[in-house]
Amino acid sequence: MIQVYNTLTREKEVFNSITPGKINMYVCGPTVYNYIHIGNARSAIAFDVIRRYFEYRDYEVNYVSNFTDVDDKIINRARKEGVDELTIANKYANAFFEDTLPLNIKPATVRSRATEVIPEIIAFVADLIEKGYAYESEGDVYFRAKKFKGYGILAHQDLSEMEANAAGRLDDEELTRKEDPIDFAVWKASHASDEISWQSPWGAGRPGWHIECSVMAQKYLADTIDIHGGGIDLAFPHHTNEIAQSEAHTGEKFVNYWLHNGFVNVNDEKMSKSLGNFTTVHDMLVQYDDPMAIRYLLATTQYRRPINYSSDTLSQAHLALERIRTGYRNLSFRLSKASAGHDETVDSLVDKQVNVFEVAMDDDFNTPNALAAVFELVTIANTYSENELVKNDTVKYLLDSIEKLMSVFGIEDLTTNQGLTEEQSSLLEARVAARASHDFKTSDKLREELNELGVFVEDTPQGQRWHK
RNA sequence: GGUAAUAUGGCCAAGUGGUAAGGCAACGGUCUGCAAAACCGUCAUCGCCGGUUCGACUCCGGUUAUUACCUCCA
Repeated sequence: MIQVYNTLTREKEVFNSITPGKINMYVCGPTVYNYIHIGNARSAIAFDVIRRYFEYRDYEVNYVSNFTDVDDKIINRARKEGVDELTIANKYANAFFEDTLPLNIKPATVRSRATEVIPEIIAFVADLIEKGYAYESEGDVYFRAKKFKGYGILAHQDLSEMEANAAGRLDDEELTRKEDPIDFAVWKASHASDEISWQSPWGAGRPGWHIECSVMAQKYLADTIDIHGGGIDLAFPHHTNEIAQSEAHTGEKFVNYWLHNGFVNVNDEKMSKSLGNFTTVHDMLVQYDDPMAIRYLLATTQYRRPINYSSDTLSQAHLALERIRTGYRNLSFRLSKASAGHDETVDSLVDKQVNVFEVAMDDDFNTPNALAAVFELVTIANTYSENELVKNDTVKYLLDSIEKLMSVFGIEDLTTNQGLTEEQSSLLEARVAARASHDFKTSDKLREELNELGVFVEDTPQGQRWHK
């Protein structure tokens, strides 16, 4: 039984998918006007872990996400660089894939762009007008927020408050086009001839920000989907508006479970351009040579909690991950000479921790507790590694279990012991020979040489062990 | 102002009515030719003040601090 915290009800609820064994989830993707920042990565990783856990639990997950490839930020950036909007969008959409690859984020089942669903968006908007939920005004089309019963409940915002806030913020021109300050645009008229636009029944224009997600969720998933995710800041207005549009359009409940991830702070401050701590994944990957440590930090914090990103938290993540890798590697070393059979006592200790892991993850993806179970497995592995005699099946069972659980966090390839150069191999062999003849002076010297070549040697009762 | 969230050891971070998981760091020990790795051990009374209770970090009230959202934002 999996429980998830639903932002809509502000409670943990038992998760039941609409179709048994299958999950339809939609996660808001980035606006492709720049390299993704660490916050985008956190969101992508948080939902990647959630997806992976559902898959671990044998669900078939249909994971849809978007690229917002048309909006003001892209238009502005294109202007600034003197290129067209799609050049910008393409560049950063490609960068998204390049940056998420080393972080081992699974590709979405469907990754759609706003500009790929323009006809559907126009039809959706037309339907909203027909149903009386939206109106055209000087080429813009606005959604009548108040007409939708329950508007704002996702973010638990008070309607009159929102209205007052909105009225104070909007410029007069925009206010005159709207019937009500809290109405939001589902279609925006184009105001410049060199601006990207599509023909519509309301003239040349482009989609409003929120509409693409409503359209894609319906097109690629269903009228009612199981899970919708995104950063907590999207609860209002983005998701609030999606609910209004989608439910006005279909007459059905849009989403059963709303999941929102917490923010990433950088050096204990909110990340923002003005503070100069805007951290892109692109830069991080250049500066830091262990991308899995970045993933570890982002994946092992519970998804709703804030994360502080700093060189300190990152190096702690790296060290913690090293402990797991070392334990895994050390036990792997015993595999080749393990004897047949298995040790039931150890096997059952493993089973127990796997169960702890699952219980933790079942509880709204409590990754810190799940991780504690992995560390217990590592201790079991280390202790078992020290036995004079180890059994093949148990060694494998331990290794497989650690690997399987870590892959839920998206951390794979725990050993990086591949590819020795000829030089390295012969030095290793020479060292074995030196030790056999108790020539420690030579063996220590060889150890140092190997060290400088990036091969680290350790001596064990079972012989020389090395890693890179 | 409105709506929420958070405050646990040197750091990160679980727990949430019966005397505090896990990781990092530190210290002591074991093992080792040395080293490394590992293992064992040591290291907190949970922001503050009240209340409820046989018993509270855990519930209630108050208080302080920090943070987020309130139509750019993961």
